[in-house]
Amino acid sequence: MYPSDKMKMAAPGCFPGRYSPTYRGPDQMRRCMTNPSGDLFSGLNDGLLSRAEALAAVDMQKHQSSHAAHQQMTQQLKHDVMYHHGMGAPPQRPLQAKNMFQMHGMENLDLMSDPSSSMTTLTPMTETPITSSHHQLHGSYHSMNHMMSHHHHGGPLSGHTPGSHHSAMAAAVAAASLHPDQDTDPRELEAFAERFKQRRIKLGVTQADVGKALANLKLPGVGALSQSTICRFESLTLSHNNMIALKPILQAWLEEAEAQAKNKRRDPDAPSVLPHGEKKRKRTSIAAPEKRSLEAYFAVQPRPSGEKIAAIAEKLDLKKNVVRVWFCNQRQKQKRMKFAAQH
DNA sequence: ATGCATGAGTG
DNA sequence: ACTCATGCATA
Repeated sequence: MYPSDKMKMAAPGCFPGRYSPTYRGPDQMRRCMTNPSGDLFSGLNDGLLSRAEALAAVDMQKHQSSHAAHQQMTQQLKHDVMYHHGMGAPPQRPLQAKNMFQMHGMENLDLMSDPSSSMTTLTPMTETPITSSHHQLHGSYHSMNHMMSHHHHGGPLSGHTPGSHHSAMAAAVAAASLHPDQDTDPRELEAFAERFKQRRIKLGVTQADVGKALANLKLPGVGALSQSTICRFESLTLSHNNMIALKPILQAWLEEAEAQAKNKRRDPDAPSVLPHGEKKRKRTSIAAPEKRSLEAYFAVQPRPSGEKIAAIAEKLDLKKNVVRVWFCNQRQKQKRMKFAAQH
């Protein structure tokens, strides 16, 4: 069972029954139905591959994702040794839905005790213009608004909040998870994401700012997030579960930020010690032709066996690991809200 | 905004 | 080995 499965089913007080059946994914199902004889893929020889590739390549120009595969192969990939790289910042991944309320200690880069400072020391605003209309939020949002409206200064991004406040916010976050229907509804998520983005921009805060500011909220188990994740939340390019898990947190931040925005204040101080350079990771780039081939393969078999991956890798002259990861990422991509939830 | 990558957790 | 949540690097 995967972590998220636990959350879906057990949801120990966190997100009771908020798992939408529609999202009950293809692969979870797939995993149940084994493919004894094997494989529509073991016979994937060069000829077949080429044909599939050609066909899929053509087909691909019409519509992106194809759901050609329904079965899973016997897994036989060997463990590949991934290359590592020295990173400057400590890895943070505390927001897995399952342990959101279980973790405690958090590292937090406190370079955002003041809004003004943060704005001058961090990434400049590079947001695209807001487009759509306002959406209305109900329920948990209002109740939380009430709970948190009595707040103080420190700037939208500040984390200097008294303990009593924290519990209030924690309660708010918890309360927000009390309305599964509403929080699980893709439409509600979409509406919130849109509203979140608009109000964030109105506050003059970048996606990166929000990510770092989250650590300052000091909610149990909630650390900082990257610009990437905030961006993905706003654009609904996260899994349904991920969206649901992040919503209450971002909602809490938004309320806090807006509350503090009201009691305007000024504060000049602001150190910003940005990290020093370690060896930077180099990003592999798969050329267009190879990418097209991969997509073609994927259309035929989204879950190729280790051997198939090796074969594909060799044919395309790519590292096996690169191919494997590509397929993993492609599968994840299929599950993103935008494509998974049809609305 | 998004592509390729890592690591934790699971089986 | 896989899924899932996330992130660095980059287009």
